[in-house]
Amino acid sequence: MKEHLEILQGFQAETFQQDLIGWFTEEQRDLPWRINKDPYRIWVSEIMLQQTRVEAVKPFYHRFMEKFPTLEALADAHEDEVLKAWEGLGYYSRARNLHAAVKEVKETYGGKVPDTPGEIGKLKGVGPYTKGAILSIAYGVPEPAVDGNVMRVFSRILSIWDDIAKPKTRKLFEDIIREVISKENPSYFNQGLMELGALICIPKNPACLLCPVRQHCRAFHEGVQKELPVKSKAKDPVIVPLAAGILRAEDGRYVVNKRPSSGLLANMWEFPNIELQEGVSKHKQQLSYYAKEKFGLAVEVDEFVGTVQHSFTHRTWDIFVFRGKVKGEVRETDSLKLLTEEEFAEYTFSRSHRNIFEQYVVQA
DNA sequence: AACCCGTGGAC
DNA sequence: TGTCCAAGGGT
Repeated sequence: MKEHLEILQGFQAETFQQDLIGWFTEEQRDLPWRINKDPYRIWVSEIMLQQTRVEAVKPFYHRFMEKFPTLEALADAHEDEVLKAWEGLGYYSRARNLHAAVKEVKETYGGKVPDTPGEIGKLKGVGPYTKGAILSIAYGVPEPAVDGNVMRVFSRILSIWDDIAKPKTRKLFEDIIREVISKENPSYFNQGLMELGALICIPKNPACLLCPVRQHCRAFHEGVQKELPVKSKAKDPVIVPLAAGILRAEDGRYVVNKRPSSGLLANMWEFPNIELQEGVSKHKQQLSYYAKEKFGLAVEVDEFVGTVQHSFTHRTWDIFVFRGKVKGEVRETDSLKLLTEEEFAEYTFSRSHRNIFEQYVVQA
């Protein structure tokens, strides 16, 4: 046994597996991606569930599977359609990567999701966690699927005090899971760990008295379950002030532009906006100047109508919203459109700009 | 390794 | 109200 796995001395892997799998068999939630083992359905669910709660995923998953019931259907769809189905779910590169990977599977693997770590791990958007999840759940391959739940649960089970925010720590847990995973039922083993982390072994105030594996848990026996896992704090988000314009052409339609194809909210539509320079308060002039420079629009900015705040994990937008008029004709391009109010439904906006629309266009 | 990439719910 | 954070991956 490798030296860093000495922590497994005395750990009763077989009875742990039985207790965990027995519990999961009885107590697992009915979830829409558990109705069968279709690798495509499992795959879509795993991508949607990345950093996203089950309850948030459910409605998106239903709509997505109705629109793209098979791998073939998704592969044949246009990217705009896929992105639209993802609107509001966040982390939009997941949708683009999934779409590209599904096309790859259709072309290279004849539409069958690969069942080997080497092949499936090469697909866009499929990292070490998702690889193990699909292999174990859809194909019964005993690969680790180490997510935040698994690290939290096993930090407590084995009383491991490594910082789970460090990339290196995930590798340690992968090595551990490789040693203790059930070879007979890796699907229920992996899912059981995640389900336990979601329902019982939760971050704060874990329900140890309901836990099916508490007799295996060192943190519980030592009374330190609330101290684990160790997780270093993320940086504070930066506050970014923006001025955004609800700009109407002479025919009454609204100006929207498409964001760049990389970076934050890539390819999403938005109201024209500019990052305000620190210490400068002439928001109207900055917005007007920007519209002229960036889009060649002669804009007359009228009234300030309010603010919209939107927080990401790593930054916060303070958006100052203005109304304005565009003088003269507007040349539409691939990244600059004039929309009627009805046409907003067909375009993909991030939550923040969809909020501006709902708040200051629809209700106005 | 460290940083970027969304959103909404729980407390 | 602020804080944390959820079935991570790409670069």
